[in-house]
Amino acid sequence: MRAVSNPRPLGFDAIAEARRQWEARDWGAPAAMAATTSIMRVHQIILARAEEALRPFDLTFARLEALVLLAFSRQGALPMGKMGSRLMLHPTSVTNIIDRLEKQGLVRRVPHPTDRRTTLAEITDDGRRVVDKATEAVSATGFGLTALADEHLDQVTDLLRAVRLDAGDFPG
Amino acid sequence: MRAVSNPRPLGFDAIAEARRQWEARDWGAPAAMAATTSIMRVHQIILARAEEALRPFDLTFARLEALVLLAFSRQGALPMGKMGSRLMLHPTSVTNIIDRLEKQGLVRRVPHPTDRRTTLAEITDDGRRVVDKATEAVSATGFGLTALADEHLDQVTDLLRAVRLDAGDFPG
DNA sequence: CATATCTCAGATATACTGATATTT
DNA sequence: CAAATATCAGTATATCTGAGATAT
Repeated sequence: MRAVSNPRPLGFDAIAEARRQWEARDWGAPAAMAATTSIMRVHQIILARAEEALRPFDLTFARLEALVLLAFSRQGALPMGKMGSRLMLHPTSVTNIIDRLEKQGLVRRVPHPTDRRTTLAEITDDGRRVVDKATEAVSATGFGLTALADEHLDQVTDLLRAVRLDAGDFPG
Repeated sequence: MRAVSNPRPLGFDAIAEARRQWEARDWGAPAAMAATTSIMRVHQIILARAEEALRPFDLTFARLEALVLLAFSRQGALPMGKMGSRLMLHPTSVTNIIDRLEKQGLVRRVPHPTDRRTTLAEITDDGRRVVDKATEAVSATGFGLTALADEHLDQVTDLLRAVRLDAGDFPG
């Protein structure tokens, strides 16, 4: 999914206004609704900034995430299924993303040494060069979050960790 | 599987781990990276929960948002362009969403009374019935955010308001 | 003529379902 | 045979670009 840019400010806080109407109709969970809408919108803002910074590299955010995961792995290679579970991607999406990265020469498919069902995706030297420059470009934008000091960014991360924990992302 | 020299806990906080590696590589803005990844993941969790609750209504979250916006409007109708700026949607996405809602009989297109360039999308009686039941169904899931008390949900909303403000969503 | 509003055609990105071949 | 892994075909949603028709 791509994000859209906002040509003009709205003139008021649409989320605060929606919350007022939501409460007036007694639709339930207004605080969760407001938080949800805020997360949706900030997600859109971050993606728009990041994808803009990534355009010169012909990378999407999803493909960069896959590349970063491989760069962080000990061997520079991971089973595609494992990439899917780490990145919360559907198996067919992993196939698709690796297809694309392989065509770009940033990744190559390698047979698993012992399990012949499994295919490893391995980052290439070119991939390592690109991931360095691309992450630098995205970091330079501050992920669209420069309005928040590190202390506040950490508060966001800490608060949302409880949601991820509850969803079963990892055992506490 | 090979014998592992560096056993990792089966489940661990992948975001905390990514942050450690990000810092080790000096890639910059680690707090923003961690917050970004957290927001991306929670966005995914919320969407999955909501769309599951909406499946019986044959609605996506995007279509429900459009329907809610119309239900909240004073006349039950809005120019499509205005819907796009409120919902941060591309004009062609608005066309697409209204097409679908119109086929479902939840919305109808009506000409603008004075500006003949403009088309209004108007919620139907059926649309009002559906939006009530669908929002109830989504509210009942707590938007996947039941791990957070209202106080913490409001903290998230407040923190993210600064990001939206900075992105020009509304004048402070 | 310049601008605004909506629509359409074509392309891309991602996800999902269901089916399949191979291997364990 | 049952389960796991990756892939493929087809479909759906949402986005973008670029173009065009109509109206202000």
